Amino acid sequence: MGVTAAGKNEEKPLTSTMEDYLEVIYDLDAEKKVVRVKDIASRMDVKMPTVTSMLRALNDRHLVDYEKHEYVRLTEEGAGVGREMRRRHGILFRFLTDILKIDGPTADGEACKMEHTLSETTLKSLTDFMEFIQTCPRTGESWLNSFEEFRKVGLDADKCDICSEKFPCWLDQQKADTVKT
Amino acid sequence: MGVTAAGKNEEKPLTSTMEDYLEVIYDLDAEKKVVRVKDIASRMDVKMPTVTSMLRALNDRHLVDYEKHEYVRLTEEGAGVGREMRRRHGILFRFLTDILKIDGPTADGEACKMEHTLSETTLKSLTDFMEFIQTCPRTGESWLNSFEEFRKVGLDADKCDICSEKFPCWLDQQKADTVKT
DNA sequence: ATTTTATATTAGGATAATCTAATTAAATTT
DNA sequence: AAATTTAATTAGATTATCCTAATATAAAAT
Repeated sequence: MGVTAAGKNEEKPLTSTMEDYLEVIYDLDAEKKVVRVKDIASRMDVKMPTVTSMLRALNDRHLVDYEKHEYVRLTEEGAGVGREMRRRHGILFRFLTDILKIDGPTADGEACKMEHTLSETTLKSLTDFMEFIQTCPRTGESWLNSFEEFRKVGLDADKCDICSEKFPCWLDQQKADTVKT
Repeated sequence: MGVTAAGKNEEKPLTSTMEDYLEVIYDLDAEKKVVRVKDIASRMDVKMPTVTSMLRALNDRHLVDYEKHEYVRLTEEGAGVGREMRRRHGILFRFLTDILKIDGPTADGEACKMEHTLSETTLKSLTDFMEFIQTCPRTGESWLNSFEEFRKVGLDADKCDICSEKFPCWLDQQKADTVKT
């Protein structure tokens, strides 16, 4: 007791909206020379007054240094949050595009929403899974490509180039099994 | 003009909180004889007055039939939403547990959050992907099990039972390539 | 150095979802 | 049937996020 929420930082968890703003600011900071209210507003798809009040809130929590009419700068902590959101976004985006073969813009939108809700555990699992697919000799690029084919026509082992070329031995065994059954 | 939002149903999209309530009510309806405020509150982890006001809102939108002090019943439309949420939840839960090997309770929580944010497109893609893994001769159960091993020790082709047993021909070729490079 | 334009801030409200405390209604017990 | 317990509702606030309209400041153009 007493330690819980004295004068320290991060008393309450950030809202996901706040995380969104920090991510956007983090991105703008990397892209542009200065970060301005107008640009945050357009990225977040909100009006400028909304940004102003959010900046005040973020300033109170020491996530940005903000004084009115001056450019916005992230604090160490704020930048940390922004970077973390970027990282998560990246993982999810790659999963959606590289694995699930979702188109870029759609994937970007979905990643935005998921990046707040997924736990570190799940994210780690997803990362491992992607690495596994890329590392395991049974899958990798070729297998992933055949997924696209699968989505169009359904899986037909006889027509699966990759399988019949690279795994003739096993495929033959499969066929035998199928016939037996 | 005029057609847009006259006296018809679904003028505004439902909030994800509303979707959550409908899903919970849908579940309770299937589990219990009657659906009561108290149970909704406990499932949603909110207090009863919150439920009461939400029920009023859902009633106004014709998603539930609700009159005070009476049991709650879903309308056709409300049940549809609940069922849809269940369906999404199921897909995501299976992905998290069967594929990513996340533990049940965690998976359940994550699925709850994701079910609102993912588009139908992504969900479809995910379903296809799961089917692909289960159908493709190169993956399936055994491959999925080896993912768990991979998560613990990293991938070591020499130690990968499944690979070395079922794909000796190709694995050997891989090794040769590796040596060459 | 004025004027104009672009950018940002205040002021004041709205909505969605939640809470606590107090009250009422329904169900159960005695 | 009266008393008690459980369940549900009202009343009244709070927090987070957003808005519009009006105003102020800063930057650019004349």
